[in-house]
Amino acid sequence: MARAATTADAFNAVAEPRRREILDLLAEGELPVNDLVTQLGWAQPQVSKHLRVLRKVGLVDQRENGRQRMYRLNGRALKPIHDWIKNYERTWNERLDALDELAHALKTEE
Amino acid sequence: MARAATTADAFNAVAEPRRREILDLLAEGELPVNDLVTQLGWAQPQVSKHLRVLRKVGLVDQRENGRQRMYRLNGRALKPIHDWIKNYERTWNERLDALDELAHALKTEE
DNA sequence: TTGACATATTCCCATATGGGTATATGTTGA
DNA sequence: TCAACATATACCCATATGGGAATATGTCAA
Repeated sequence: MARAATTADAFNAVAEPRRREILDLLAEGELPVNDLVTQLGWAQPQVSKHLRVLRKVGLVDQRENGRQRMYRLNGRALKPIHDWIKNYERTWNERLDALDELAHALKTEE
Repeated sequence: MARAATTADAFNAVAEPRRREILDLLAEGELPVNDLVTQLGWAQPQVSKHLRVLRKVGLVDQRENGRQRMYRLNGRALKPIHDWIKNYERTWNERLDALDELAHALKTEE
């Protein structure tokens, strides 16, 4: 087996920095592909391809508007990532780190 | 160019579900490789290889203990992910969603 | 010193990636 | 109907993946 598909889930889709850039732009509002192309300064096919991945994992929604395709962020698809990482928040909180270490010390003492 | 290396950053390292499993186990405390192998039920080389990736992006720290290598979580390396995703929290918060839509409606009205 | 133990590394392979470039599809206005 | 426009898809390629299996490296205990 090879690496999981980028379209496997939000985790994989978002691992690509360029796709995060797209999401960051869309976070400010709906945009047609061409605006993304302009603002990002990439080749149009690249943008379309990344959008396709984002679409497949439900991170963006598409709406037709004449010859334009309007893309909109669907941040809800990011929730699984947030939910997972939330449990680690305390890890980089120095105060709680100290507590953890104390707990660890007490635990290994027995 | 191909896909970014899994060792490129925490985003890529954590995109692999199995590596998240490892981190979840280590979140409860330091463990030697063999305990991970047992608890996960995978082949030992696979565990070692995933640990190597996690080490390279700084998600785990290693300590030698006789013939054992003790692995410990370094959650701080997850902070960049948390920081990025935090800005999207409001997206799945229904109440704020409504506010966003209102703002959007007002904006497009002009 | 030797053998068992703990872990890491190497090799092989099928697979999908993301960029580049060219082209297809679909839409609009004249 | 046709040309310009907006977007998507197809093709080619170098690359690294993750699993499986075999093996190397390092450490301890007798």
